[in-house]
Amino acid sequence: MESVSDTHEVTGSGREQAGDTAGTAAATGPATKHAGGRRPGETRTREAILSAARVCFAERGFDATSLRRIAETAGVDQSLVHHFYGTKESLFLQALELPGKLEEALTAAARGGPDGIGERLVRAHLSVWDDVSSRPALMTMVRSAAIHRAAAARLRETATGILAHALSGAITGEDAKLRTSMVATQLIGLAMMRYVAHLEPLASADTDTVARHYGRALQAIVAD
Amino acid sequence: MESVSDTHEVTGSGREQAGDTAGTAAATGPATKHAGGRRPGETRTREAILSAARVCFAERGFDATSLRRIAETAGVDQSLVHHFYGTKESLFLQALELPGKLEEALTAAARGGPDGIGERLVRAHLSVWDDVSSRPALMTMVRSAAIHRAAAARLRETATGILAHALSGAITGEDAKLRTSMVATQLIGLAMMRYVAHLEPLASADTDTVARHYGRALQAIVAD
DNA sequence: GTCTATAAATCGATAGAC
DNA sequence: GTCTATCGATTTATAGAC
Repeated sequence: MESVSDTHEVTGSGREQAGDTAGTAAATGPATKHAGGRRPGETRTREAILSAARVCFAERGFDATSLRRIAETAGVDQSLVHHFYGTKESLFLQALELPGKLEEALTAAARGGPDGIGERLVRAHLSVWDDVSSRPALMTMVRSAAIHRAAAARLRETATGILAHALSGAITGEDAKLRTSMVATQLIGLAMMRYVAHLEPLASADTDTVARHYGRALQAIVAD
Repeated sequence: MESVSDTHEVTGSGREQAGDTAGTAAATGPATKHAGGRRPGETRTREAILSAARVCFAERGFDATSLRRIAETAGVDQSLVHHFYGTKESLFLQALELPGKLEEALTAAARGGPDGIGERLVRAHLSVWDDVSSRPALMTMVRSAAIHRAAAARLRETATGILAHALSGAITGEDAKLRTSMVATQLIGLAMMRYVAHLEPLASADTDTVARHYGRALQAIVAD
């Protein structure tokens, strides 16, 4: 209870991926004949649970999200959550898996020379966060990183891994690693305050304005 | 369970403030005579509980902290927590109360003209976080802000209130409020990654190095 | 003020029928 | 694969003795 629920911002993403399976528990009727290959129902239900888990964890964090709630969101029975994913911890770890979009976007933004790289990085980061298909996993990671060990570790890996790779050409020098971690700090801090804490007027400012101003801050560290 | 426990960083603060009361539940023996004024035991126990609550909430967040654990840390009975503070939520809200040091430090740092104000702000912020007497409340706020409504609201109030006041003279122009919220974002993001997520090498870098580099990023936004 | 005892609800996880 | 039923543990909160 008393969680930071953002009613509209993750709307649909889970249910949409779940498809029809979300509505009825038994989506696979006896009418479906099949000869070998994918067995009916299995994949849909499994994915529906994972999508629902991402949405629930993103909204309320690890502790406040019950498996019963995830099952209800997915439209399946609670025991199926255990059947497919074992423990709550195991399900959470899979819910933390990030779509590749973040790495793609940041790597692409890092190309193109040092001029304006700060603004490009901010713009790329915001575009991934504004994508409803990738937001739940990102939100889950950032929200839970403050409390949950595995989420914090995943956040560190993401920050150092993705950004170190993307900025390997742009940031050089003896303190390259330190400055890279500072760039990661700025991007994660931005997402935290804009999308999680909803700090105004930052949260409501349009993408261009944020990228222009905040990009100058990143630029100051990249081109030190 | 599975919380991000930082075994050494909040050590003592709670118990030290609790004093002798922490060791024995009944610190007030019948030996203490008194005529009017403060009744024995009451204040000590009350403060011991609040200090213990700050430490526990800072370590594990709201959900994962049980009232039993707080009582145990304070060395008192669990029912006393309810007796003094009512609900868990009420105790949490009081644990979120920040010491005035943050506002003092940031306001002082904002004085002295625009030159080097970014570095001074970072240095002031880090000095308050490195102070063991003020860290538990700050940690509680930042850690819980990701999940807990009231903590997020408190974080917003702190960010806009303290920084808007401190930077009222330094940041001018039409988008002053937006840039002020961006400075707040940078400082909170820095604390989050350095003290909560322990992102390396940022977490282990010495204060001067962080202030010098990261200060340039704040400077880019203050002096836009 | 302090303690014991317990109510009432919710949680993760399991067993077993179909 | 899916469901019902439930165990055992833990939680917040309260009631009442001293």
